[in-house]
Amino acid sequence: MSDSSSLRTLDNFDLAILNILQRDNTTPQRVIGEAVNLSAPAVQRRIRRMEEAGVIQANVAIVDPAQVGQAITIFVEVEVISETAELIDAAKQEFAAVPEVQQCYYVTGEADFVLVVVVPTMTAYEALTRRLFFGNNNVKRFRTFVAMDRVKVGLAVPLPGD
Amino acid sequence: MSDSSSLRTLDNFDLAILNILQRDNTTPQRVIGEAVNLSAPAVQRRIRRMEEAGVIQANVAIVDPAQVGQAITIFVEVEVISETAELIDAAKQEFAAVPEVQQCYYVTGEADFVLVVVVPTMTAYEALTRRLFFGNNNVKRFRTFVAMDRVKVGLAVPLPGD
DNA sequence: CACTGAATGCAAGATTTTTTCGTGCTAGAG
DNA sequence: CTCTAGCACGAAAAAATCTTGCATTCAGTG
Repeated sequence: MSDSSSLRTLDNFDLAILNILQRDNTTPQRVIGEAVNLSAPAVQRRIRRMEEAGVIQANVAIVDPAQVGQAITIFVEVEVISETAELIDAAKQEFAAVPEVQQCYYVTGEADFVLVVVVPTMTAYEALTRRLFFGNNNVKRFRTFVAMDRVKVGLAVPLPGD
Repeated sequence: MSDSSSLRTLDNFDLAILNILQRDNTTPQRVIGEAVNLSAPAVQRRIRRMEEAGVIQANVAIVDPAQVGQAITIFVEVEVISETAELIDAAKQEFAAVPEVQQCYYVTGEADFVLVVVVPTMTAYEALTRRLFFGNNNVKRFRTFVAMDRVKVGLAVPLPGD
């Protein structure tokens, strides 16, 4: 899947382009070119290369959950009982496969997983916990944090020049 | 900026379009049209309406942090001392303004804020904690979870039809 | 000093996005 | 019941963007 052939180091042009695209990827290449002092085709080629190299992982529209009836965002810290490689991998796959699980990280510290869950109602969340946590006998404990305000949401990576 | 005039309810066409766009917003309108049985201009108009209504909040490229030297993702639970409206708002603004803070949620439960932080090194994180937490005398306590694996990352909202 | 590989800009060609225009449907008024 | 206004649609044209081909430049190498 991930192509390692074109692993060239990113220069300042690439970083400047990324910085624009991770804020608005509908920006025309011509405009990007003017901003970074390159021609549109040069910008194009760099973008395509970064996509192939996996530097750009996806191009997506960000949807407001509240406006599509998925109003509740919840954080969950999950602690497992046994941390063997097999069980951890199984948990990863299980969590990742659930659409309501928007993000899933395997972490160190007082928990093993942190999940970001998006659901329409608390009832739906309760059902999800039954399925995902109570139904998994390797889950020792989980703690829930309900988001009252999505203060800042995004996946933008801090890049040199902020 | 945000126009509240066109707050029409989303129909199944809109949801289908969103479902495509939140996975790949480079999909041509013509292709989307074929998928949902609509002409390209009809798709176009619906997209624009949803952008104006804020249903589509942004169009962005997702960048792999590791490939731009920002290899470490960290979760932080922050607990504050005083929870007055003013202090909470101040904290929101402060956290949101920091580029390294990729996401920030104000939550209920055993913590008040949950942050997702992206930094190049643990040293940088340590410096950030000094500035953001130790330097803020309304912060009672914070707990750090370092991500070992970004199992699932995204902002896709579960929509009818998954 | 010549050669190779990589990246560039320009210009042409292909594709997509956007606008224009005419039609059909539906709801409300006369 | 008929008429009209409002809306969304599709088809086609127009505008803009993306993509490709090609010649040139530059750095590194034999």
